[in-house]
Amino acid sequence: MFDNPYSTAVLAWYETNARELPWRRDDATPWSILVSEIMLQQTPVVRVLPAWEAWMRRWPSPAHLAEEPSGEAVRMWNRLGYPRRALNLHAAACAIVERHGGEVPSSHADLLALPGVGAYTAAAVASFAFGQRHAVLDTNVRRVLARAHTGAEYPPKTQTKAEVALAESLVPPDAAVAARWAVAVMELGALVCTARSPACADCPIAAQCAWRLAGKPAYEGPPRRGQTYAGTDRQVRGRLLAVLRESPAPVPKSALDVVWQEPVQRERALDALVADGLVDPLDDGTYALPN
DNA sequence: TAAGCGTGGGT
DNA sequence: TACCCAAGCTT
Repeated sequence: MFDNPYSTAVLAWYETNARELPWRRDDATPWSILVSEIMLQQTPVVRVLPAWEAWMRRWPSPAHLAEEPSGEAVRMWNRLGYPRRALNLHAAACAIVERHGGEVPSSHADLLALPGVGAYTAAAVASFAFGQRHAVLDTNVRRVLARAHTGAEYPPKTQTKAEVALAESLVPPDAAVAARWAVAVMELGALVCTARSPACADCPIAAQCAWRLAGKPAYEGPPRRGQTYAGTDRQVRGRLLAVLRESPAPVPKSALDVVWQEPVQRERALDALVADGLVDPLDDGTYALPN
């Protein structure tokens, strides 16, 4: 039987506290919402906002993007990070044109089949763009449910079946309400139930929060992260791709060699970029963004 | 399943 | 200063 002890309070809170984001406006299209979701994967809202505006101005529909070289998407991506997302978005646009007549599909299964669209993004687009009933489980929701329902400060490192089952059990029966719940609980996690210093005083469900009621016990478990960036292949890849983004024409190898001293790591990073389709090695020995 | 994949701002 | 974290996906 459906029982969500938080939904009424969270929905009411959202009514007066939701941010006005452009992809939430009434004139947002499924395409503009899909673009926002891809951009927001591991990237903060404040950095996505200007990139999304520029992207939507240039490519207001999948067909507009699909007729351009994929390298233009990578260039336009600029410094948002994880540039394979730009490649995925271009490939998704092509697939939407070829398989769906240029219209972003509405079914979860069709969305999931698009490049760069996983379980979260498919559910988010189906919910936000098409008003469907899905469990939308992102990092914000996982944290809210861990605290409010499970009593832990942080969710497990990797998503568990128990989390999915819990999230599904909380989805309101009515589709329109479910879609509202999805965006509302995400927003609560983004604005109030934050990772670092949650604003429990402003939380509409503080009275029912298992973690707070337990006295906010500290997180117990393995170290949550540790990924350093300096000196990694990721940093080298970033520098190599930055050279290509900023050059309107193909560049000689020498222009890439200057970004990293150590040749073994540099070549490994470049080879990986080529393998990923982010860099195109031309016949004359120069390098460019892909076509 | 866990590791790899960018970048920049906050603490 | 060094982390930590941000609407994940892929292999």
